[in-house]
Amino acid sequence: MAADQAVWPDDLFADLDRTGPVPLYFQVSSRLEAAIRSGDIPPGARLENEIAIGHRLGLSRPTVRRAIQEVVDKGLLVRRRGIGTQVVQGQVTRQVELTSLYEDLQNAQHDPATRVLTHETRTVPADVADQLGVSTGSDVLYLRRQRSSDGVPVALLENWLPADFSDIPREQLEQQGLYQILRSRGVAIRVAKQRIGARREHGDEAELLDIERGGPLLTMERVAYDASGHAVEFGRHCYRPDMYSFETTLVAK
Amino acid sequence: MAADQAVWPDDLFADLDRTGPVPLYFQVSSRLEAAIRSGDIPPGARLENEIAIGHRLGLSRPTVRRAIQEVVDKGLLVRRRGIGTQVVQGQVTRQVELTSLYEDLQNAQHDPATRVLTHETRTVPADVADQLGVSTGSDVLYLRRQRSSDGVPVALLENWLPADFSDIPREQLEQQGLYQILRSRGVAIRVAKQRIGARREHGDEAELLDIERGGPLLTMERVAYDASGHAVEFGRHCYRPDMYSFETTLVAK
DNA sequence: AAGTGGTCTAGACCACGTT
DNA sequence: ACGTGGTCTAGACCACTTG
Repeated sequence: MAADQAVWPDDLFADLDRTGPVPLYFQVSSRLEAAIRSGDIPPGARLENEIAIGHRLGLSRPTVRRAIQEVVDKGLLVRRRGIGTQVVQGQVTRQVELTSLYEDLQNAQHDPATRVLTHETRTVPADVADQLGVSTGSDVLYLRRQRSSDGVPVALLENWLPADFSDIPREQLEQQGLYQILRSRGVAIRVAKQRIGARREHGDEAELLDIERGGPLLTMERVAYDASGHAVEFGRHCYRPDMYSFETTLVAK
Repeated sequence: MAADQAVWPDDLFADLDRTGPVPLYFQVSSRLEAAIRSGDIPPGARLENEIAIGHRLGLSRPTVRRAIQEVVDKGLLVRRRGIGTQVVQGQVTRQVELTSLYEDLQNAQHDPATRVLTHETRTVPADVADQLGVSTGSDVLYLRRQRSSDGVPVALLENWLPADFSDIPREQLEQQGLYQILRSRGVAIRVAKQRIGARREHGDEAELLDIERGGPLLTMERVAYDASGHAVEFGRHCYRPDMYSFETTLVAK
């Protein structure tokens, strides 16, 4: 039974910072995740039981449980009652997260660039007013941007924001992702609802994305909400399907 | 301050079943979710604080927290330290869940139908062997199905499964979703990794989906894992983009 | 029978945002 | 100063799986 024995690289989990602001469960879960992604804890390996781990780390069982649960929710671990906790088989991939495309590309170590095609205040279209929860006929900021990665156009981004954001300068939009800009203004996105689909290219999209006329596009519509639950942004994006796709890990509750 | 006063329709949360197998946190969270989706607790409404709710329901604070957290994770509630818990603004939509398309369509109260185009044992293709984690050259069950909703073709589904499942009868595949069949055989899908993209139609897809030749398709590739972390199924699906799209709610952690 | 995760309790202290 | 959620503890009992 040595092969599937419980595994726990203990030097990795020796020094917990009890004074700093980082929660203990988070310290444990992030190191655990790193150990799995790096292969230090291999696919199929069994973890020790929760109480033993807690004893080893000097933590209570609820804290250990929470740390493990975080990693389970990312799809890297599987729990079974009466059995134990195991690393999933198969290569690990990254989670779809609540970030903008710009940050996605940055994280993937590409060189993102943005060209602002349109930046103006407009009367809100009826369908957008509905999504944003603003009254019909009010003014909103309309953006249309072309996003490239390593010099290749990847996406066309249309966004509508409440008029409070009309002072976002065009130059900043060329340098940063929209969500980065919003965060720097103290607006944190907490919830977003998005719909992913496909359609045929039309208008000037083929030219701007450097694809064949009438070719397929991957599309995404998104409404983003801040911490108070108010809609902050509505976006209607389209992506070159040979350059971008959406990855998700789903976990049964 | 009467307008945004804390709200809690107390008759909805009076009778908790402490004897049955349904966890208390789940009883509370599911009623809470229903109350929000139905509008009984309106958008923007503030909940009582956790201790008060616990006292009202005769529950400890961790149990109440867990119930609320479930609803937060679905994107229906937003928590702010020092402030409280509020219902998000904006209309609520359903979550992308770990179900098959067949069940999605059933839930949406359509009439799904399946035509099995291919049902045979094949040598596994190299790329699929990689995804499924089976050795190259081994046999797998290959399925190709056409899925319709209310008589209109919606999707073409290609699936590869380990040879243990070769005895799944063709007739059952016409009547049930694949995940339903797997569940009835004691295989529960716990984790799935999927990639959503788009491409141009090719081959016989235009005919089978009743779309224009060369038109756009929404695509999804998925590897599904069971409770022990082993890959159970690899799927490569394509959807008529005018009939299907993927909705997701993202919540910042 | 033994071991595992799943649930639940009744407290505690802290960080944060408002008043 | 006060009230909120965020974290953490140290137990308890139960359900499920395996030997």
